[in-house]
Amino acid sequence: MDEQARIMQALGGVSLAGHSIQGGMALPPPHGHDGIDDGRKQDIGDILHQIMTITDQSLDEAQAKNRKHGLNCHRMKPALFSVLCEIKEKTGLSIRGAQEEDPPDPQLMRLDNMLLAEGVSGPEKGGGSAAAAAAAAASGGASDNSIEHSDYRAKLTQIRQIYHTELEKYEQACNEFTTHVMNLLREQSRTRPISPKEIERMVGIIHRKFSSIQMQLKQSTCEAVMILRSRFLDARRKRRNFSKQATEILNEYFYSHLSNPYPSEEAKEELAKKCSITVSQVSNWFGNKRIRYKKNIGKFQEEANLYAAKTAVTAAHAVAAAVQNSQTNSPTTPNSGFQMKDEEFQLDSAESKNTLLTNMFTGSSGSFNLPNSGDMFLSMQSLNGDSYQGAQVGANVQSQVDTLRHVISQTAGYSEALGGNTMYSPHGLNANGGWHDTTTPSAVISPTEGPGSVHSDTSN
DNA sequence: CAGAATGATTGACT
DNA sequence: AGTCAATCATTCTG
Repeated sequence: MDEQARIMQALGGVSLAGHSIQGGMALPPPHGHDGIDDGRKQDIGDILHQIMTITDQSLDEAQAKNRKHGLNCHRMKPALFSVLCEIKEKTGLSIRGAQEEDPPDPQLMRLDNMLLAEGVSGPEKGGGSAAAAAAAAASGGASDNSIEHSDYRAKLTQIRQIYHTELEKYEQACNEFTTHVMNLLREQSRTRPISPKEIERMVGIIHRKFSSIQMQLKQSTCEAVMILRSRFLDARRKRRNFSKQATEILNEYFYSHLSNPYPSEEAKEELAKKCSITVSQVSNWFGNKRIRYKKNIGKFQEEANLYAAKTAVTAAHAVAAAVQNSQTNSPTTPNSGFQMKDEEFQLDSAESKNTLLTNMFTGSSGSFNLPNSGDMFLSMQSLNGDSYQGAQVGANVQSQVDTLRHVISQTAGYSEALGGNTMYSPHGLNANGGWHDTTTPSAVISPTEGPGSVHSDTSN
């Protein structure tokens, strides 16, 4: 069956204002009255044939206009037009009204949000996206990862450009196609009934189709960004050792707070700032350091000595300076206070400080004997709690005292005995190897240290 | 290039 | 939430 016949059959059986077009041309008429009907059928057959072939011809034939005009002026055209109107009314239109615009696709919204968050869509951010900032934070070094940072930004910009170019292309293609279809439909509306609503609907279909293509673009862009991110932000993959300076600062803190190497949040922040790394990197470093130190104290002994000696020198200077300061300044100056909460343990005067220092170095104090040099320190800590007043000097002295204590123990008896049997044992470390557990006091724990007197360097 | 060192991650624990 | 311990992955070093 040819195309035209099929159309005719499709039209078959539809009543038309009392007429009945049945069976099309290929089918014999149901009733015998051929005479007049034959002429009409021939006409309809002609016009349908022309309609069916007009699209093929119109593209390459010069006289297309004439033919179209001829078609439009065909004497049977109004009849056919009304038939089509009736058919439409009875079939398609009722269905079409049902479907309205669908709600926004959550998947699309997700993609849009993500692209916006990554800085791919939306306004261009001057200093790079939030992701880039996160990259900087994650990989720590402010200076040493700037290359990767810019590399990341460059790649992201590249993705962004590709995305926008493609998106523009899609939009352009969509618009062109929509215009084309609309023109086509408008033209066709002269031969068949096409309501504006239908055109609108068709446009909607086209837009949906294109937006699904857009979604694919968005999806692949998201994937590209994710891959880029994972490649650049996976700190493990892009691990960089901290700068020597940073390691030095961290080690200095660690060994000068060996009794309680748990920096407070503020201390961590300060260390992070000093080392140009993040707070979490500081935490990581201390976590690793504590574990590794504890696991193999012997191995770290040399390092500990080095830093202790180093800090001791600065400590001595600092304390001397503080002493000088307290002598020249009014005793009521807040910074000069080295006050313990415990009334009986006030070391507010320069004399006290000097005595303390002297005692520490000579080990001549009654309660401060060298082999147990940790005792006094721990006692001080337990008494002092976190009640230092005049944070600056107090904090300095606190850590310096810690270091000094180390040096004292070194000079007093530290030999080549590495491997856990050293004179200088990490006073904070208990029998279990923990810094925190005070329930099983080791030999260095002073009898004066009360229960629950957890060392609190965190007051720094 | 192997092994050590080191920064980060993960899961369990408190 | 902070820590420990084990582990991974990368970088450094001899």
